[in-house]
Order: sequence, then structure tokens, then C-alpha cells
Amino acid sequence: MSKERPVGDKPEQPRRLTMADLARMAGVSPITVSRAMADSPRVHERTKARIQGLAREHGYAMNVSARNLRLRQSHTIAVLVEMTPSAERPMSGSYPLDLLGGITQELTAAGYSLLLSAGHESTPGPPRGAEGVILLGQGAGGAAVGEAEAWRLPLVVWGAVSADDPHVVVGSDNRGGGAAVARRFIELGRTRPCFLGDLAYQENAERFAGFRAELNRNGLEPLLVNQADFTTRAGSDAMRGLLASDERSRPDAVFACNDLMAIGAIQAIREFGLSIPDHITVVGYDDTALGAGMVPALTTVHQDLYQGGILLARKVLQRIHGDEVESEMMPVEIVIRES
Amino acid sequence: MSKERPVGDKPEQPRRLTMADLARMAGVSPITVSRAMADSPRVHERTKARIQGLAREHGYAMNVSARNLRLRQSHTIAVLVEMTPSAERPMSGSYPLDLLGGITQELTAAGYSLLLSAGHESTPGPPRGAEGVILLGQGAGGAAVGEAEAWRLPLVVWGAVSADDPHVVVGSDNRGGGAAVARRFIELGRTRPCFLGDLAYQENAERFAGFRAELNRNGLEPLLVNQADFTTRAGSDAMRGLLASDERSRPDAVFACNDLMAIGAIQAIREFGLSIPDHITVVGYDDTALGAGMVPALTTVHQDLYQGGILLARKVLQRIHGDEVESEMMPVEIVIRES
DNA sequence: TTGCGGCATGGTATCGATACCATTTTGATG
DNA sequence: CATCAAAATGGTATCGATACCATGCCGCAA
Repeated sequence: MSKERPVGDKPEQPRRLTMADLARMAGVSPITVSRAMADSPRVHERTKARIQGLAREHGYAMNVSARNLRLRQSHTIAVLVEMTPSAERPMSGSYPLDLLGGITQELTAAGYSLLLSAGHESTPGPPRGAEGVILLGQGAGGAAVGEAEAWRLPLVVWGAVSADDPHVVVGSDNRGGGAAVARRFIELGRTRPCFLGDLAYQENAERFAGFRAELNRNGLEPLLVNQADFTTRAGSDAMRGLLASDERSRPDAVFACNDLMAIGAIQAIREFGLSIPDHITVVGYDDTALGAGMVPALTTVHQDLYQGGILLARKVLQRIHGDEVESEMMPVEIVIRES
Repeated sequence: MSKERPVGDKPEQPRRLTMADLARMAGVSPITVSRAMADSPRVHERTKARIQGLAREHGYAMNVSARNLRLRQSHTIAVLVEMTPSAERPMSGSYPLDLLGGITQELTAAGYSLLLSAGHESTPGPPRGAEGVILLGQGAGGAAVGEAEAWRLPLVVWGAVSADDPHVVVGSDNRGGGAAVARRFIELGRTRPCFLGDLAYQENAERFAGFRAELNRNGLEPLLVNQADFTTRAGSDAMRGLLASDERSRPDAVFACNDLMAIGAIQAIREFGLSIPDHITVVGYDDTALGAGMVPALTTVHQDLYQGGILLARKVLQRIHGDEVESEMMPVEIVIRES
């Protein structure tokens, strides 16, 4: 006897297939269908195959809400991205997108979904039903961290890794990147290295720290140009200032805290009539497509952001499963090109 | 009598607050709590306030799965992003991220969540439980569209808008952008315009079409340099080729299909010893931060991607509500700077 | 033939929120 | 004070999938 729908909620749709429907078709009970779909060993292979076949044939899609309700879980991770206008933050370029790629890959592989939220929303609570949170954008220093932490959910942050930070942070090895650049300069025999960038940002501070430490080990002290902006224009301006000085004290090696500034610096140097890399060598950071396509191709520090995303995802999942998780630094690699 | 949990699923957690709990605390029935939380007019203001107060005080968070199950909806939109390695596709930069920003804003405002998926996953079906799909990345031409369409869900695509396309597409007015650049060149009195870009991409083809049509109306015919790559290097190379030709036929105005190529072209022109914009004027497309920060600052065509995201979101929601929806072109605007 | 362990499967209750319909309460008017 | 409409609230069933426990069935040893 076909049951009329006693609840008149939405009589429009033809009502999607349920496990009960499949069960009727296969001549088994709903619970058996459930087991078959979960590939449980408690169902005979023959039955299982038949049911799975039927499911595929009729395009059965499981109702996630029902499953999640029964299982008391959502299989969902929230990713919060602080998307700010671009001018003020170093969050230029597609870097969050690369991270997202890695996160997506790892989460979907684990059967989880990714719920995206933008920062500064009016929602007071955590994104609906998320089991964990990944925070992208302003590192472990910003206000968003505190807010996210208040939700009492497993939290992982992308940013600058520091030992005394209580959060689980994944970030690239900024210090190591700086050191690698320093080593490169030393190999090239440069003696008047210079750093361009704003130390107010934790990441830049780390890069400079690594850079300086390595130089000091070799008896050198870098010149620091604290430049607040992140644009090519900022790079040019800063560089022009340096070039104006006495030839004897003029830098012969410039480490810019990102590719944009490095490109600006290169422009200024060439306009000034000096050659790259003969007179001055320039190294950037980020390995953007832009720097790679330039003439001369930019030497830069590459961070594998996709891999970073994978790591972030893996760590939230581990925290959800109750494992202890530590912060981690991604190795970076200096890509030597023409500058 | 306190009920023991008959099902021994997960005895660990302290079990989150439910409406029934709130109901007990407030001395009302669960259904009243439900109404109060939904701000229904069927509950006395006094009661409503009391219940909402309790909820806030105890940090009550509604179980989304249960709600969605009962309501037969998920309040979730899937966003598919075709994230490809970057070298080959024009999807450079942060443009999908800007779109995502707009989408997020509009969806969360409407009480919907955004489920992010990366392209080329092994998942055969639509993202779990989504009510609609937004496709970002390869426009209405790629393979992903067909796949997404097979899911029978309301679908909206970002890409090149064309009249004969059966899909709902949102994209910027590429043709209009091209025309605007043409008008600019004509205003400046240029007579030998040139277009740099790969017409294999629908968007570029549109830009060229608009550019050419407007020039033709003024008795001019643009030179087309079909360049397959999208990098600055490609821009330089193409430009060097043009500069090598006879001075009489050398272009005096270059429209590059994106900012990167425009920048490359500018580099080549300056290396060649010509001045910008006196000898040759250059216009890009996209209005990236990069072009804006350059010296000389790049004149370019700006598209409001954030607004585009809002539009995409709005259209899926409309389709979900059963409204007829048409494709739409976003207006673009030429930003005149120094090049 | 009888008894028993193990495998395959089914019945029933449950996750938490909400629609439908019923019931109680309130307020207003004759 | 009685009567009735409107307002406020509650009981019960339900969304779809799954955990627990029970049952039916098989073959094999005694």
C-alpha cells in the first residue's frame, strides 16, 4: 500500500530516491542497503553487488543530512579566508587559492567537505556545523584567531610559525628562506646585501631574521630598508633611494620580501643604467608566475602552497580525531634564475 | 525520569544542547523553541525574548543536519573551481578569489553556505547535497560544464557570455572592453593599432571582436598578433617582433589581452628605446595590482569581479527559487593611467 | 537426527528540528 | 457574566540513514 505523504511540506519535486526505495527494489531491508552502500563485510558480496548496481543505475545519492544527523557529525571543515582589499595586506596574488587547492584535495580525499567563509561577516558563531576550522589570511596574530578559537573547534592557522604560539600553525620556513638567500649572496661573493620589506609583518620579520643571521655568520651585516608598501612602485622607490647614495656603499645584492617589490627594484636598477645581475643581483619571494615570465627571469624563493594546503587539512583532521598535533614549517627552495 | 541513551553511538562528548533542552529550561515545548528561534510571529514576544536569551546564554547552536533533513533542503551551493597549474590557463592571479569573495558575501547574506570543490576530482556525483552549482574557471566551453549539467541542478557559469549559449553565464563585457580601448586609441589619434593575445580563448576573441568592430567603424583595421602564452615574456617577445618591422608600419598603440602581456610589451618597447605613451601607448586588461603599481602605471580595463561574484550567487539562488534567469554581462571600465 | 556456532538479514528506535492539527488561554464584546 | 474569536502553545508524526539487538538459515560435529 503506497503511503500518501502525510506532511504537506513540498509536494512539488518527484522526491529523490531513498534507501527505502532501493530496499524495495532489491527485495531487502533498508538496513541492508545501508550496509551495502557502506561496503560492510556483513552483507553477502552477491547482495552487495546487486544493491550497488541498482544504486548506480538509478543514480541514487545519499541524503547527507540524514546521515550526518544519525552519525552526529557533519564531515565538514570550515575555511575562513580573510579577503581584504589587497592594497594594505601582503595577501596579494593567488596564494590563498593555491592553499585552497591543496586543502580541497586532501579533505575530499578523506570524505570531508569544505565550507568556505569570508572574514568579517556578521555571523557570530562558527560556520554552520563545521567540525574544524582552517584560518587563512592574517596568521596567528590577528583578531580572527581569537574569535575562531572561541568556537572551541579544532583550529589550524596558516601563517608564521613561532615556538611560543599556542596555536597550531602551518607556514613556510621564512627563516630558512631568508638564510638561503643569504647563502646565495655569499656564494656570489656579494658584500653589501640589503633587505626590502616591512618587518611589521611576522613573515617578513622571520625572513629578515634568517637572512641576517646567516650573513652575520659570515661577518656581514645587511642594510635594512623598511618599506611599508608591497607594490612594484614601492620597490622602485626604495631602490631609487639606495641607488642615489655613494657608489661605495651602494648595495650589490637585494633581497625583496616579495616578487612585486623585487620587480620594482629591478626596474629602478635598469633605469639607473646598471646591469642585473652583474652590478646588482636581486632575489624575490613567492615565485609568482609574473616573476618567472619576466626578462630577466626573477630569482626567487618558492613555497609549495599546494602542499601547505594539504598539510593544513591533514592537521585539522588529526585534531578532530583527537591526536596531538604540532605546528609545522614547510621547506622552501630558492629558485635560481637570471636576476 | 532521565532517559539513558539507548544508542551507544558516541558516549564521549558531553552532547551539545538541543531544542528539547532549551524547552525544558524555558518550561515550554520544543516546538515553541523552534518557532522562537525562527522568529515566528506565532510566539509571544515575551516568550520569544526569554528563549532567545537562554539560547544565547548557553551558546545554543542549532543542528543543521536535523534542520536540513526535516526541511528537505541543504541551503548549500557548490562552487566548482577549475584550478589548473597556472602556466597554461589565463586563470592567473587572484581573480577566482575575488569572485569567491562576492559569492560568499551574497550567499551568506541569504543564509546559504558555500561548498568548495576543486575540478578534476574523482567524485562522480555533484558535491554532497548542494542545491545549486556555480562553475568557475573554464567558462561555458569546457568539459566541466557538461558534467555539471548532468547533475540536473541549477547551474551558473562564469565566462564569456554569448547569445547562443544555453547556459546561464555571467561574465564581463569583453566586447565592450575591447571597444572602449579602441575608442581610447582613436581619441589619441593613433592609426596603427595592434592586438596581442590568443583568440582560442573565447574571452579574448570577444575582446578582439569589440576592439576591431569599433576600429572598423572609424576606418581602421587592427593588426592581430596571435600569441599563445599569457606571460610577460610572451608579451615582450611579441612586441620585439613588431618593433623589428619597418618604422612606417610599426604599431603606435597596443592592446594586450591581459596585464601581464602588456607589462612585457612595455618592457620591450622601453628596451628598444621608444617612449611610453608618446611613441606607443599600451593598454592591458584585468587591472591587476601589479599593473597599477608599475612605472609607468598601466592603463587597463577594469572588471569588478567582486560584483560578478554577487551576481553569480544571486542568479543561482533565483534559479533555485524557480525563477527564469538570463545570462548577464558585467560592465567594464577603462582605467586610464600613464601608459 | 539433534544441537550449535557463525553468517546473512530484518525490526525497531533514534538522531534533532519542524509541519500539521489540536488544545488551551487570552481578551473583547453583548 | 457568558460567549466567541483570536492568540499562544503543545502533541505527534515525520524527514532518511544507521546502531542495537534479534531472528532465520546454513553447515558441521556428535
